[in-house]
Amino acid sequence: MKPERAFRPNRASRLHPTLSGVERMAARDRAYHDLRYRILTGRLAPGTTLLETELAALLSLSRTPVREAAIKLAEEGLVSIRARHGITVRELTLRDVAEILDVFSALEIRAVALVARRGLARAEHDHLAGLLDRMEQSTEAGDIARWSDMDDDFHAGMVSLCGNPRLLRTLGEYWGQQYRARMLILPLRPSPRQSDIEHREILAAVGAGNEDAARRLHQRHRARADAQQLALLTNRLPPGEADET
Amino acid sequence: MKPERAFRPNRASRLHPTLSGVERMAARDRAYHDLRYRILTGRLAPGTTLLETELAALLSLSRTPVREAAIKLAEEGLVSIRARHGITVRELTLRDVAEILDVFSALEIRAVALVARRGLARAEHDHLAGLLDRMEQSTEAGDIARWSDMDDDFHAGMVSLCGNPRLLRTLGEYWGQQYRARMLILPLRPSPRQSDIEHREILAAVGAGNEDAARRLHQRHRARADAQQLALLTNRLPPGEADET
DNA sequence: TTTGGATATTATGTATACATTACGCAGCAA
DNA sequence: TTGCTGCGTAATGTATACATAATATCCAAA
Repeated sequence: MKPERAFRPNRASRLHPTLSGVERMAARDRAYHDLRYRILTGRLAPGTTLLETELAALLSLSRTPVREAAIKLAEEGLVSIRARHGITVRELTLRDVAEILDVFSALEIRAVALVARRGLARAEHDHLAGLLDRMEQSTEAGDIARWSDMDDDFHAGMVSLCGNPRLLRTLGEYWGQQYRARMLILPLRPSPRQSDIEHREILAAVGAGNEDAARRLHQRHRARADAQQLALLTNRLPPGEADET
Repeated sequence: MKPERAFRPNRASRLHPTLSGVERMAARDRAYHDLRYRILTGRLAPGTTLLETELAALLSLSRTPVREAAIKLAEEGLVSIRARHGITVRELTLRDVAEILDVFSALEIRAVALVARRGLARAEHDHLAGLLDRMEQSTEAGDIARWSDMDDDFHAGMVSLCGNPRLLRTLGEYWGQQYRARMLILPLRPSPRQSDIEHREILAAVGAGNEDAARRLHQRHRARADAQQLALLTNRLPPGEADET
């Protein structure tokens, strides 16, 4: 696939790169981003099953690029390919979300620690601090949707400074996997005052170059936020079976 | 690709699944495992560039499955695909290894913490303890190659119990990426007494179900071992340029 | 001799053709 | 009615054909 930037600057382009720039794109990439976008936004509902041929017709392409896109989506866990049964949009189970958050948080904590080690430039710090200002305003105003968007930008903006492209790439993959769950609980979320406080603490530790504090604070933040998210999802998602290892 | 097990029980099958069982495999998977094996073991040297057509001829397949395999290898970072210039086996730079180890260790630490939370069955504990016994014997005997193999088995065996298939999958990907560097320093390694000690401590903490201790101990272990590995690789690998973010 | 431009070559990206194989259904028997 | 066997169908996996686009070379001119 194209050597695309791992974690793009704003949420819209993380969701669908083509929506920002109207550059010419290879068919395979178009297929990939198109399908991913439709899945993440629910335009292709979980459980939907399509054959390669049907997908190709849907996107006005031949099977080859569609197939390659489907393989990539399957590797990312967004669809499952069952030979001769078509390509099915995966439904997230509670267990899936727990698994995803486990990986995602481990990576994000490491990324934040790296940023702390590396240190923040003035402009970087100001940008992040500005986001926090606006998030606190949104909290006051009770605008949870706006807050959530900026929360996403804050996390993405922070980790994007870690200087490890591979880490960013993998993080981006898991971001896609948890996106639908995140959207699902958006209207259910209580006031994010506690998150606002923790974000300030994290930014302070990172800004001070205190790697160990940043790691501990972010770990606490994620543990709390992830537990809350899972709690909100309980009984709103199928549980998912335990696997036998 | 096939729904293969993320982190296989022994090193040989992690390196090349087909070497163990002689099951019939799809052409795409054959191509993938074949190429990956050749790259990891150096049979395809870094810098080697081949065209899709040449790879297809090499493996007696058509371009389609070879191409899909190459795309997957590129996503894993083992090769780079430059349009019209062929598929090049990537050379690891010091920077690459540092990036890889950063991600790998973050994931492994999380996995070990999960195992501690979950607890060890008697048989699992005994298996891992048995490995440590034999590793210590190898240390005494100065058989570093044998020690290294079992070290790998110990780490893989430990994380395979974490109960998170996604984590294992991603871990396996990064394992492949760092494999060549690991082999490179094998003959240079000093006596791994310190690792032996730390392994015992980690296993004890995990066995006791002490998640926090396990996390801390494993973090310390990886930090030390990774730093040592990087030190041994300095001046033996090209540095790699800093990226501008 | 060097530079610029045009053309030819060729590798990839995409489309399509073909072969294989697994699944479901029908029909028969218990 | 239920279960088993065999065959037909159709979706995938693989091969190949074709179009596109980029590079390199060659020739000419300065």
